[in-house]
Amino acid sequence: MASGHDIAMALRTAYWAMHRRTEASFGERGTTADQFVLLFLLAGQDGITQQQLVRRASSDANTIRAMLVLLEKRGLVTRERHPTDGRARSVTLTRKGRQTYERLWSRSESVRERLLTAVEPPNAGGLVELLTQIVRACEA
Amino acid sequence: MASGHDIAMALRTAYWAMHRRTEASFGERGTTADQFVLLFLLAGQDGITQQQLVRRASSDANTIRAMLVLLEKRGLVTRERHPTDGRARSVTLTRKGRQTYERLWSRSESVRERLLTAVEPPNAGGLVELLTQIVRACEA
DNA sequence: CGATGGTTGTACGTATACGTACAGTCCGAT
DNA sequence: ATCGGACTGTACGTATACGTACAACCATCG
Repeated sequence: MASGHDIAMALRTAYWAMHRRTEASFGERGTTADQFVLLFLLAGQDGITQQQLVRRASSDANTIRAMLVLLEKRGLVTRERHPTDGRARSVTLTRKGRQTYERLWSRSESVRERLLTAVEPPNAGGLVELLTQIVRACEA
Repeated sequence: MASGHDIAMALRTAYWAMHRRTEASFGERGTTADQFVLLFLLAGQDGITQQQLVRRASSDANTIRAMLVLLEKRGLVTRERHPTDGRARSVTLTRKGRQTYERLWSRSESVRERLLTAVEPPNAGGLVELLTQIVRACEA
């Protein structure tokens, strides 16, 4: 019978296995799997604030800032003052950033396929649901 | 319908939610959730080599070494030359290390309960199985 | 033997996660 | 009108993940 500890260790192992496989799929060293998550979020909505990225990436304001600074240095994103809220910054993908995102999305397609076939597509919905329940339970 | 990308994001979010909740459960700042994994493995088997810890913690030799150095500085583990293999090091929990481990295990009990009840116990085995499949698929 | 290749651990650098402290800005209450 | 609290982002420090390079040691083969 699986215990809470078994779930914890399995979750940890699976996350890092996926993370390593994702970075390996990129082939190039420039962009990390975590940066890719930001590029994905930015590709879905331009002009988003750093705070929104923090929430959507389930990360931390300091971490997000540090990552954006690095991405900005490489010319993949711009961080401009927010038009109405003087405190906030509005983050946007540059053309180069979007190209990088699209290349990495394409290269990591095999990882998403691995994930899906590993769980057998009919189970995918159930797995996502269970993981979501875990998030709710941990944040409550 | 859940896609490979949905699985990836759910897995990432769930892992970090659990990680944060675990550190929060410890209450004290001294020991991290990742160090706790090492203490758990050492509590199960004394005199283990660093390489074995690398495999069982699904981590990296450099990371494990750095963590053990910190734990050794705090007097929680000892790292002695392996009796038969001159290359290896034999890592053992000190009495203080075992006490720390037991205290943290007790404090994190609520996290394991959260995980178990979040997925409803009958689903726990299936979840662990799916996560294990993901590991296999990513490492293949 | 001696050479070779694999294993264990070390050293150093970069990126991420996150805690604490702080400056600038916004907004509601008095 | 301005005061005070809340919010956004910044600065700095520590721990972890991991890549590359390297030293020490072991095992095997010729």
